[in-house]
Order: sequence, then C-alpha cells, then structure tokens
Amino acid sequence: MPTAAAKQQDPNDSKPLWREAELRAADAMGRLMEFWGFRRHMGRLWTILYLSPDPMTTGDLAETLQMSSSAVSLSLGELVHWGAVRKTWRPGERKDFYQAESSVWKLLRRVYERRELNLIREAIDAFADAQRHLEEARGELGRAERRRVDYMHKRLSRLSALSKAGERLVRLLVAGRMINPADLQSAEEED
Amino acid sequence: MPTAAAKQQDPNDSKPLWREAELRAADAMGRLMEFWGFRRHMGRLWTILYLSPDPMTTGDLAETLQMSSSAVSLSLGELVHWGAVRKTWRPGERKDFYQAESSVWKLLRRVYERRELNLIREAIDAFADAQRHLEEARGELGRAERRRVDYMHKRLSRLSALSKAGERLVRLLVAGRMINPADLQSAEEED
DNA sequence: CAGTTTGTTCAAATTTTCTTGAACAGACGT
DNA sequence: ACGTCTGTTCAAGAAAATTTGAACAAACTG
Repeated sequence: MPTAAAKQQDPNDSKPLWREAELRAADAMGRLMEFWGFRRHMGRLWTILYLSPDPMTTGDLAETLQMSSSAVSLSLGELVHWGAVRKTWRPGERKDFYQAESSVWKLLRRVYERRELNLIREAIDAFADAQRHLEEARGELGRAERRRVDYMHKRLSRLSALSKAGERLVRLLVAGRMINPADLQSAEEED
Repeated sequence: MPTAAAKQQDPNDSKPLWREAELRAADAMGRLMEFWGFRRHMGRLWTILYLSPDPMTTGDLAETLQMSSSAVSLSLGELVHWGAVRKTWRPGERKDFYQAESSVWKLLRRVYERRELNLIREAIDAFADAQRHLEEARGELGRAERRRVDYMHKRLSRLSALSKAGERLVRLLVAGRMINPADLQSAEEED
C-alpha cells in the first residue's frame, strides 16, 4: 500500500523546490481569510495567484492546490465576484487566465462594506423594533413589569448607541479616514 | 397533533408580552457575534442577561431561549471565560447567578487581542518562513526559476508589510488610540 | 457541423461542527 | 453521612457545511 509520502512524490512531476513555501504562505492567508468569513480555499487560491508573476489557469490552480476543478471553479468565481481576482484573456489561448487583484486593502474594504455594515444595520433595526414593541405593550402591564420593561428599553438604547458608533467607525474605516476608537467607549459610558 | 403554536403557549406559563421583542434583539446580537467568530448562542445568552435588571440562573436562560441545560452551560462558560459574563452569588441561594458584563467594547477589545492578533502574527511568521525557504533554495535553481522565486520573494515582502500594518492597526484599536487606515493603503502601494 | 476542450452547476457524499441526553461530580441541607 | 439539587463533561446523534464527480453547457477547432 502506497504511503502518503509516495503519493505526494509523483515521479514525473517536476515539483519546484519552492512549492512548499508557497503552499505554506497560501495556507496562512487562507486561515486569515477564514476569519473574515470566507472559505479557506478562497484565501489559498488568491495567494497562489498573488505570488505568481503570470496569470494562471484553473487547471494550474487545481494542480497546485490539489483541488478538484469544481472546487476551483466555485471559489474562484466567488473571488471574482468580490473583485479579488480578475479574469484575463490571452491571445491564441482558449482557456481563461486569472490574476490576483493586488490590492488587499481594497478587498477588505469591500468585505466590511458589504458584510459587516449590513449586519450592523440589521442589528440596529432589530433593536429599534424591539423598543417599539415594548412601548406598545407598556400600557397593558402592571407596575413591576413596567419597571422591567423600562429597564430593557434603556438598555436597548445603549445597544443602539453602541451599534451606531460601530457603524460610524466602520464607515470611516472603509472611507480611509481617521478613526477614534474612544467613540465606542463613550457610546456606552454615558447613561 | 399539537401544533407548534400550541407548544409555545404553555397555559401555565405566564409568558410576558415583551418576551418576543427581547428574543428578537437577542437574535440580532447573536448574528453579530457569529460574525466575530463566536457561537450564535453566546450572543443570545449575553443579550438576555444584558437586558435583565437582575442576575439570572442557567435554568432561567434555558427556558427563555429554549436551550438544553448543557448548551447553556457550554456557551455560558465560554462567555465567562471571555469576560463577557460574570458569575454572581446570592445569599441563601444555592444556584449560581449570572449577569452580563456591560461593557461590550471591553469584550470586543479582548476578541481582537486574543483572536485576531494571534492569527495575524501566525500569518506574518508563515510569510517570513516562506521567504527563508526561498532564499535557501535559490542557489540550486536555474535562471528562469530564479526570477520566479525573486518575484515571489518580493510579493511576500508586501504581504508581510501589509500584515504588519494590520497588526499595528489592531493594536491601536485595542489600545483605544487613534487609527489611520491610510497606513494600510500605503503599506501596499510602495513597491 | 461534429468533435474537443474548458467551465459551471447540481445532487450525493463526506467531513466538520453543533446539540443533546445521560452519566458524573460537587455542594448544600437535613 | 445520605439524599437532593445544580452544574459540567462526554460520547452519540443531528444538522450544516464543504467537496466531489458527473452531467450539462459553451466556445472554439478542424
């Protein structure tokens, strides 16, 4: 039975010496991207492209990362959708070529813009909704419950304030403007 | 066969009118926390505690959120570990009581500190390792491969610079100091 | 126009993660 | 010291996600 090592060392494969280093870097970036809410493969693919001087085909990528062509297609498509990878074209070649959009920062900005800002806004809405609910129900309550509801209302206001401060902060980040994290702190200190 | 609605309306359960609002807010926060890399339940639990004027027991929480006691125990333990929830004690009562640590900002800071900074540092190390690998291998390569390796080396330097800028940025955020996101941009512009 | 080559989509299968119930352990009151 | 109540841990089961191979579609070649 062939060992894992034997399987890795395909005799006809002129695997470059630096491939291992490349893969390790790609994996580190994959982990990072996973933290941002992407698939690990997306980070790996992007890195391989980023480190390559020339555009690559899906076949190259599949072989380098030992992925199935469908997995490559899926994650690569998502990268293109996020603007992290560009499809390029080569005269005389039938295949599509891909190259990394080199601005990581641009990519991160887009992530925060589309994913995080939306989430925060949804939360802000939910808090406001909850408050409205409380106000409507307040009339029908006894004294004890009314106190409890008032407490919740106040706390929800604080969560709202905090979320709005967060939203502002992310918007500034996306716009590349200076940020003062102390704003967040003060948003929950005032009571 | 009892419908879901019937199951929810336990006749003996004096479910307060505002419970629904509370749950909705809790869920919004759960989603947000999920984005930070936590379990949704952690956000939900924390929110219920945060909105409650009095400390609560695990039983209260399990009932409110319809969770099993083990699930409560698990997620609550993690919240305590992260410093987002405090165990409090009540004279004459045998149960443990829990209350939310009210500073969300403190919690977020801790997240960035422990989770994100570590990840970034690991990535920085991986990039440096990869570069070292390349340097070692460089001698044994032909001309074409050498050019390729040099390219990778340069790109890895850029990734390193970017990661370090990110690390700095997060550290400033954690310290509550002013942040200039333009640093990130410039980290990858210089070539 | 038929035959290749390349890329995408989809359902099935695998892997991973989450959840649960039961067993265990600790603390308290009698 | 025993029984009861509370909280935690763990292995089994359920749910969710990722991955894959195969079928399909599209674009080019001869």
